[in-house]
Amino acid sequence: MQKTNFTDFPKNYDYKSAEKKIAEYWESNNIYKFKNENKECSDDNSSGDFSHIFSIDTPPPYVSSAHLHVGHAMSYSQAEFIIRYKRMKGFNIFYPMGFDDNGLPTERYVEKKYKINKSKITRDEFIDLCLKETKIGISTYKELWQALGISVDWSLTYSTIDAKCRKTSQKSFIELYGKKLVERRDEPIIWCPSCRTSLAQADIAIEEFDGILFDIEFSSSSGEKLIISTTRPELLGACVAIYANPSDSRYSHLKDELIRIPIYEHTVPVKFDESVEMNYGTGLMMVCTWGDAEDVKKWKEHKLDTAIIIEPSGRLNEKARAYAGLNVKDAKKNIVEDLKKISLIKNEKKLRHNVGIHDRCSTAVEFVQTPQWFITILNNKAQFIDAGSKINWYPAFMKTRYDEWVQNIKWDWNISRQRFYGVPFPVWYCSKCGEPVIAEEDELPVDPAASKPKHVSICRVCGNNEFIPENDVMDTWMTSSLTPFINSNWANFDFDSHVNSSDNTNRKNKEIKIMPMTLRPQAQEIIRTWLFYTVVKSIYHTGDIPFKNVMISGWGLDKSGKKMSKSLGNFVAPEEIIEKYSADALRYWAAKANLGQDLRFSEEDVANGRRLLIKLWNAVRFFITNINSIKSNEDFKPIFGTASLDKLNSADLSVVDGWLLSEFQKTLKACEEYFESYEYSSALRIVSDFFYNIYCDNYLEIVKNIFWEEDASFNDRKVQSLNTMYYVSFNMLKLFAPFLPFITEELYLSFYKNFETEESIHQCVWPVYRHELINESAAKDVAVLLAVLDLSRKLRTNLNLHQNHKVKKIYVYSPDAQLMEIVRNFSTDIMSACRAEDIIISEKADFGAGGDSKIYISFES
RNA sequence: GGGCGGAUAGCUCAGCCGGUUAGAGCAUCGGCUUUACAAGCCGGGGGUCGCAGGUUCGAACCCUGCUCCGCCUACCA
Repeated sequence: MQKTNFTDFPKNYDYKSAEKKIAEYWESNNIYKFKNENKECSDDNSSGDFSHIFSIDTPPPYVSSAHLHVGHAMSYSQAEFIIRYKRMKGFNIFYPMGFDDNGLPTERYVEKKYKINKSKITRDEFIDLCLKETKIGISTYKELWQALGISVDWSLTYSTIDAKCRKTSQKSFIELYGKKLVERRDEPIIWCPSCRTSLAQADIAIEEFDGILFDIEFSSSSGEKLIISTTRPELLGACVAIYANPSDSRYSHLKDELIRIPIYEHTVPVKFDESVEMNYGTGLMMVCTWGDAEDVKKWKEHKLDTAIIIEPSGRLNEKARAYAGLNVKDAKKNIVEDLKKISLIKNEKKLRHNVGIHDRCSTAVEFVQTPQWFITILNNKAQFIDAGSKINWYPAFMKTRYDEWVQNIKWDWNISRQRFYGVPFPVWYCSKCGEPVIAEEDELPVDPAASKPKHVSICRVCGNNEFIPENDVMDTWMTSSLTPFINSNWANFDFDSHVNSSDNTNRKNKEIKIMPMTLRPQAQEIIRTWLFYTVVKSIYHTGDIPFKNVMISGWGLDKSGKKMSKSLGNFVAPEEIIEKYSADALRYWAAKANLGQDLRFSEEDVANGRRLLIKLWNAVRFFITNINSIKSNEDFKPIFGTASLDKLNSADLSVVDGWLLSEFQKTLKACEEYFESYEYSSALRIVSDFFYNIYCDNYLEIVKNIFWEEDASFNDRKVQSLNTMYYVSFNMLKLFAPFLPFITEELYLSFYKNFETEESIHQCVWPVYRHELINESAAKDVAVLLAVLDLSRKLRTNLNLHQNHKVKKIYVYSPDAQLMEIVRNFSTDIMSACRAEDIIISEKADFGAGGDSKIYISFES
């Protein structure tokens, strides 16, 4: 089906209709489908190739798409550049999209959107709203990613609330319980008074606040006045000890004394600990039930009394007496006033101090004590650090963040959340003695609130036959930390009994052998959560790392350099940019920053992307429409198609063609090296430079006038050039394809596919570097031609001649005989490039680049 | 407090395992429209490479210290 009449090739690239059409083409032709070994091969000729799998542990974004902006488009595009490259390198790509919809982010989003909170609505109603928003979110995401050209296999989609994920998550819990890596403990935990749930350390951000350090007068049992500094006078009622440094001679005599607490009048012991800074305040420190992590630490180490004064609601309880019922802030205000009345506040000092806040709602967290499930972390830090160093980090410096985080963790991972929308614990408790009953794998996924234990009918401890469900849900990271397990169907989820998707072609009940996965792309702010927790799970379940490579993207910034965020309002909507400039142009912008670097949004850069598209279109159109410039010569047949062009040899071509092939090889090699090291930005730059400077500005300029020549004697030269252009333009489009998937596909489908076999340029094989095409002598010679061309352009500017004005004669001269020889050999090219009807070697040429010019030209018009 | 990243033309950035007059795009100025592209082409101007030292024949690049910006991390109550 070799078709050669391309004169009607469209003059303009209509990206709006083309991108839509192509996205549909990809979808309906399964271009990005993972070739699963279990799949019947009837729908295409692909068989499963498990030796070359490149699997991606895609970040499951939380599903409320209301926060999406071009920064997200940026980071997903950046990962996708690498993925498209790997696909063309021949890898069988496993690229799923997941949605992390269970958990607090979605709950908070629903609370805000419907102006409700979890105490004003039933659990079921709440979950229904969350599921509804989840559904909307997924479809919005999908629409945007498809418009952006993100090449995921949508049949691999999962949602962290679906049955498969619930089963995976619960199986993980059960297995860790069996390995004694998860246990229930009743101890102080970090608590968000606003979300009314316990949290893990990773959910806490530390923020600087302006506070006041109060110097409060206490008295010892022997009547001595003692000044103690604290930022939290509202916790006086919860004070359980006073601490001093053991080597602080000022206080050693207090060893056996009791200290009387102002207002509350109870007494507490004096304790000594190295950690107390003698120079801070008066060197005395008040320890309460639990004002901060330090209090918890001392409480644990020194087995202090417990005097809980803050309730989960964030209000003080009856222990606070006059301040009962007040929230922390009001209680502080009132107690300070009261202390002032009795003159016990001796000094106030403004203080910048760090307070832990819940990173989902910015509320200052407190400590409360209730039973929670914990995954052991602290005992195995060394293993996690070790795992981190077995992963390849791109960029490498991001690993520091992981190491520092792991080293600094202070708490085991609390996975209990007193919320509604999440994966339930597969756990019941004996209604009499509280002994937990853990579900078994064959009853998963299970909702303990809706069913009874399958394998246990009487409590093994007390013989009771009644069980109550665990009402907490698991931390959302408990599930998202399992993405490699979800992707590989580690839980052997049976899709046949849970049909919840119209497309199950890739969903087999068997486990897929893709662990450790090849690549984890993600954002830097979730190193301590998603990345760390995934490592934890993988080490615990498999003893191995969860993925071999991780790439960490930077942030999308607004024009002024601030991190873009929907809630701050400084965002740009990707849909609008795509509409205005095309998805390829947006992706072009996303490729401007190398991995890990922040990138400012710049509409100008997106516009530059669109310029590149237009120029690409026209450059290729020039080639295509000139195929017909070859006149009726019967024996002439241009050779097209990768198979035949691989034999292309510079010996059969003009020097200029040979030079172009040579330059392309260099570009290809560099481009490939950049891709291999995840430096996609440099990869795009080098291809663009080649396209603009070498292909358009020089090669096409030299060659284009040859195509106006009607004389049949130019046929050979035209054929050489056409073949060269086929090879170079097609392969160049392949290098552009990871960045600009739409226009490269459109050009492929409308032209190259006539001579090629693949359904899509994205399935075409990446160009193979051919060292034998490197031609340094052509490069040296063409440099002379380019010098003449450069002079011609400058001279035209000097003479106010337009670049296409045809001159009668061009005179060229050089005192260097070798140069003149090269000039003679290039006379056709010089005439073409310089728009001259004739070329004369003559000393009449007097225009040089100045200084030590070796070559001169002049015109005669 | 500790650490990481960045500071190069008006703007956004490349160059940084030392080596001829430091590059690109945008912006700016001048010129150019019949024959791929005016969402274009050609040409020009514009930088003592954050500051201060040091190593070297030679530093944007290596070393030391400092300043500013961003981020991560941290128990000074």
